Amino acid sequence: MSEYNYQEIESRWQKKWEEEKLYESKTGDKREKYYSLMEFPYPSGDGLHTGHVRGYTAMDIISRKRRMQGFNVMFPIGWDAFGLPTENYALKTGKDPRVVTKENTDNFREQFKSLGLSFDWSREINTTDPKYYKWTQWIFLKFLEKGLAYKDKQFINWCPKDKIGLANEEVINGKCERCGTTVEKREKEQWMLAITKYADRLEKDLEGLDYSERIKLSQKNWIGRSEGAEIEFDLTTGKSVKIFTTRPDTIFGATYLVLAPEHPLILSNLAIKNYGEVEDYISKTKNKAEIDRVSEGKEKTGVEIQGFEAINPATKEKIPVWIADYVLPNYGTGAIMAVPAHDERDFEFATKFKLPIREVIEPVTGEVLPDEQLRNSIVAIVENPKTGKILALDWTPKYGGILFIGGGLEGDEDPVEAAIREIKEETGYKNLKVVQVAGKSHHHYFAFSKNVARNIEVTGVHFKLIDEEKDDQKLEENEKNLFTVHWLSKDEAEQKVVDENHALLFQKFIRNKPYTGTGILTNSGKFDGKTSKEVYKDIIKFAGGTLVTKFKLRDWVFSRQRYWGEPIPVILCEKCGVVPVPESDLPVELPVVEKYEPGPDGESPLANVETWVNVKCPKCESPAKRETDVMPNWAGSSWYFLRYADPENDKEFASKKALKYWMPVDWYNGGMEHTTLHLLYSRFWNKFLYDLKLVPTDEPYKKRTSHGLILAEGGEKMSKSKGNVINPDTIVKRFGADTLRLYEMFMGPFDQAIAWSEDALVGPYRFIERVWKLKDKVSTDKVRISEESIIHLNQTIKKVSDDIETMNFNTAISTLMIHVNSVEKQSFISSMEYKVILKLLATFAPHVTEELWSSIGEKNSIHTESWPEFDEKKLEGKDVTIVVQVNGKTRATIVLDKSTDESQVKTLALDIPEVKKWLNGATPQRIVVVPGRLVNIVL
RNA sequence: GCCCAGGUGGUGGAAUGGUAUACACGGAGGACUUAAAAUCCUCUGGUUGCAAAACCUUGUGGGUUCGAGUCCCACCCUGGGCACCA
Repeated sequence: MSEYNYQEIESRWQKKWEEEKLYESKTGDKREKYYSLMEFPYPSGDGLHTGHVRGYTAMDIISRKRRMQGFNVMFPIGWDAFGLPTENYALKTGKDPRVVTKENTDNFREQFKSLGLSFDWSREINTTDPKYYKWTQWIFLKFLEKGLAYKDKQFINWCPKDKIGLANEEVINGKCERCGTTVEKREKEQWMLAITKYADRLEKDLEGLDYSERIKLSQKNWIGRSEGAEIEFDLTTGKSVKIFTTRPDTIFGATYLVLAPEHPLILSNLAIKNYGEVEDYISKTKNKAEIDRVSEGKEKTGVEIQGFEAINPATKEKIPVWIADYVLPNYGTGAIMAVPAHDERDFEFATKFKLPIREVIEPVTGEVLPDEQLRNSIVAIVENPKTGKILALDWTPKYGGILFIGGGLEGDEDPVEAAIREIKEETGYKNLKVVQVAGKSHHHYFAFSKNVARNIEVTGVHFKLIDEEKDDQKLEENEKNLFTVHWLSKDEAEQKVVDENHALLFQKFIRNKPYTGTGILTNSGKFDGKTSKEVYKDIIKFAGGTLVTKFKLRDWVFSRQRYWGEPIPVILCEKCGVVPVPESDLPVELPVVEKYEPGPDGESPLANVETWVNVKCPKCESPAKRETDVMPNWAGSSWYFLRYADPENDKEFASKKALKYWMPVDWYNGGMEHTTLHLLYSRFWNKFLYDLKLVPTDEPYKKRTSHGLILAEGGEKMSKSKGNVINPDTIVKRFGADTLRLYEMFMGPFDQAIAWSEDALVGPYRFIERVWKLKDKVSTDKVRISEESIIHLNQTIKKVSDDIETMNFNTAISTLMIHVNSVEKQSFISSMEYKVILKLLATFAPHVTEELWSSIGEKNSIHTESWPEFDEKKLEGKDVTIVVQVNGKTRATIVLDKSTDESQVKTLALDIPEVKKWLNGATPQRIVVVPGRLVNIVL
């Protein structure tokens, strides 16, 4: 038979498929629809790299399988072509971004086609095409109409190099995501989109979606819901400040208030006596770049406001008011009540500025048990100042763990006395100095030694040894030999001590950390003795506050002072203000310009195009100016999945009928890096359009998966600057697209990052060649297939089918390899079986399987054939291999009929010579039989 | 600091609580060849042993279980995300 000439085969079939429009989808077709989607690429000048291939191949496999399963599959592709790299390239070379984009997309298209991806090219879209961005602008006008797009002067992240405002999402560790320059703060009028209005739904609706837990979690964290209360604190000036807290139960411990430096109350407030000092601090904060705030190691700074105080609504006490930059202006209300006893940041601040710390929560550990006995007891943590070590008792042999010194109070004994007594009795040390006595804490536990449930009230005492002088232990008879005395280093003590309550006291005394958990209230008036949970709502009411929900998510900065983006379709008129461009005038096309440099004050290059900027106001006809800001490059991708349904429509962004047929996307795959940005933005746009009854589903994507990164050979990220980028073209040339596809799916788990390996490519190549050669063994005669082969084939079909669904492509391929390995050993193979192998492989390696399919005389494309079915009844043979273990170690295996009953299995197992040898005449204590699997003989 | 994912041969990696190391790469030996490449066959976790065989082994230490890579607890390391969010 001929040689496997992949180059000739691949280009021939690619041409044929295109001519026959094999992969085009029809809107409204009677078959069930399936919409599979992979994130469309940014067509950079570097072309496709091997990382792209992974995700596209995966969705191609899913799409091909669905087609074979009889679905009307839409697997579209397009270009997310607005963005900085192209603009920066234009800036450097003076080339028109349109021309650059055309070149790049042409290149990408050729590369995609050479990979044999089954895209429906008739639906190709491009976000930079005016016919496309007309609708991006149209949707923006809808946001404007509904009040969700607004202009706001505010501090934005400003990249001084790119001269561009950045969204929070584009700032990485205080640096510009694109160029790495340290980001500054700058006040600027910006267009905003009110995504926060949808925060609640964006979080709650994740519930019903088939997204991986990892994706859901990062979306949830990004949205950052937190339930709490807003409480008004009156000021001695007669005004008041609203604060946000998640811990209203600690309000009696609020010993001061902190406002963000940007808080409106501060602005030219005449009641502030030290205004100069305050103003100084504010301007320092403003000039601090984000990165400095972080790199300063969170060292707390702040200024106390002189001239007025606040009144704690719970205690009615006057408390000081501070400003400090550890309170953020744009979260909650920009003001907090500080409870230093129960919040780490407040504690740090209060310690530094010597502010009062009042404990109002007593820790509770363990779980409340029935029939508890109440006892008072102490825990003593003894530190040797000479060695820095901590005294501990090892109770491991009897009660399994290490504890500090502890014990019950006798009668109405004083806790400190009791602690000293316990230390003397248990260790003999006698010269002790009390450092600190902790408030009460509560511990519920079951005392196995006494067989009772206990609720103990613990008083912790922190001691330092004055000297190491000691007497003998004074233990009662029944206490002897139960424990040993040790001096542990602080780190050892922290790791080894088993009791939660002891651990908390360690944190308090030794690590100097406040208790931030919930518990039982104290120093809290009528709420004393109740739990945090019980009082939560009542205490809010008592303090005159209200329950609220806050989110970390901020509104989306939607302006870019750039050229290569969708112009924001509004006109600014001195008389009428912001006037939307009339729908009939859309799209507002980007004018052709000579220069792409932004203006000196960071305006968009569009500001320089006078003929374009100066227009008449659509409302009053007086001279007006166009908005020169453009949209961020997240705009076009926020709705592109809708356009695929009806890409040529010039009356609507997509017809209702087409949307109703295709939406939602059944399976959406993309990069993990897009889970917090693009995924959230596009869900937001879809929900907004759903509320306007313009799209049929509340959520755009039914299922979302993410692929892992492909790293360079050394395990580093591929990047142009490191020169370690692998271009798929060279691989396609050397091994063929089928090998590349197979290799990328085989290399490792799909959702994990994995390093590229040139050497490993030959494996999949050899495999394809073996399948190629296998054709010579195909017999057209009626071949009798052994029962065993039938079972193996059925197992293979099931495993490959299942693994594709779970994206375990690597094991799907190894299953196919195993099957081919076994079939190869036969002297011939039935054409039925060969066809099944080809069909299973067709999703991974579409060209070679198509070639082999036609060479065995099939007329239709393999890709329109039906997916192989397996027979549920033929997944197992009638014999099973039983593992025989002695004491859990495998000593033999026996092959038995599946129907062999348990007692017979036992007898047969005991009869194996190998087993007899290990039994050595002894009688088994127990024999565990797992039907169909194993026998474990326990001696 | 917090959250998430992961740690298995020389390498990439398999393994519903039930024969750990499937599949592939690499390596060794052999066949074919004048030779090489390609291909095919055999072997390939470690230690001890002439062998038969035995013992050890899934980051570390404990635990649950007849049985743990898998479950529980603590710790160490790597990668990713967030970073004063009250």
